[in-house]
Amino acid sequence: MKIGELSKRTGVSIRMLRYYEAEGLLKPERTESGYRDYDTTELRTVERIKLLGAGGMTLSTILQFLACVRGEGPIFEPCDELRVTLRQQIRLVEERTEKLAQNRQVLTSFLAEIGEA
Amino acid sequence: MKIGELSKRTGVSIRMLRYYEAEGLLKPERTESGYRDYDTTELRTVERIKLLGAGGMTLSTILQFLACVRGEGPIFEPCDELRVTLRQQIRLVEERTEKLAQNRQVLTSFLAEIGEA
DNA sequence: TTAAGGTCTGACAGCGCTGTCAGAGTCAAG
DNA sequence: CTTGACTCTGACAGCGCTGTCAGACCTTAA
Repeated sequence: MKIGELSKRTGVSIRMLRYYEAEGLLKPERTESGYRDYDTTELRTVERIKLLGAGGMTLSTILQFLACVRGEGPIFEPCDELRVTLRQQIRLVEERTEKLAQNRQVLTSFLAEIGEA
Repeated sequence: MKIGELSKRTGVSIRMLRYYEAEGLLKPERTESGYRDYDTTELRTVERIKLLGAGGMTLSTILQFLACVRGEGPIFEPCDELRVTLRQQIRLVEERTEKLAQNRQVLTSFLAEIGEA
């Protein structure tokens, strides 16, 4: 399928689909005239990228275990690399959460200090 | 005092002090030769900016109620604007926290799915 | 054949800082 | 006076996307 269709089917903008490619996450075939021609399996790859992205992962992070993401199986192949990355990512998210908690603390202190009014 | 001293005293890099000025947060005097000359009260202003920044606020957000921040009093003058902004900022932080919680959820689900191993 | 709509590449912009580098003037101590 | 430390301005870079625009080609249906 062409990029427009993939975009509509996945909800990912054409711009981003091309960006995924630039980042090495997708490698669609090309028609004689140069149009990107996506295999239907890429549909799932894109969905997975979306999901991982929803987990706050960077495309370059996702790229690290792309092999797992591109797996043909119904679910990712067992992939230690993926497990490691997932745990790191969870740590990262937890750190950010902690920082936000601190931010909140600072802000509420301020608010209390000047009088809730 | 000159910028180097203010930087050492506050721990804010020279680069950032100049940036604060560019953003309208500081307006130091200038010596004849063009050197920035900070009043000692700016010391406190910078500290407050640091603190608000630690709350996750953007400099442009801080700028909105700069008058309160620059106040001479031992603590901010009563300032409705500030209260409003603080509440908005707290909301923003909470939203980000929620999003991170979702991120974490997505990631842990993935991890469980491929087997904790 | 023509026109509309899809696609291509490449590049600029913006978010909010933050470091760094260049080229030049200034200041203070020896 | 010389030298080293400090300051000045302006600009480029990077993070990680994401939109948009330009100029040009392709495709498809009327």
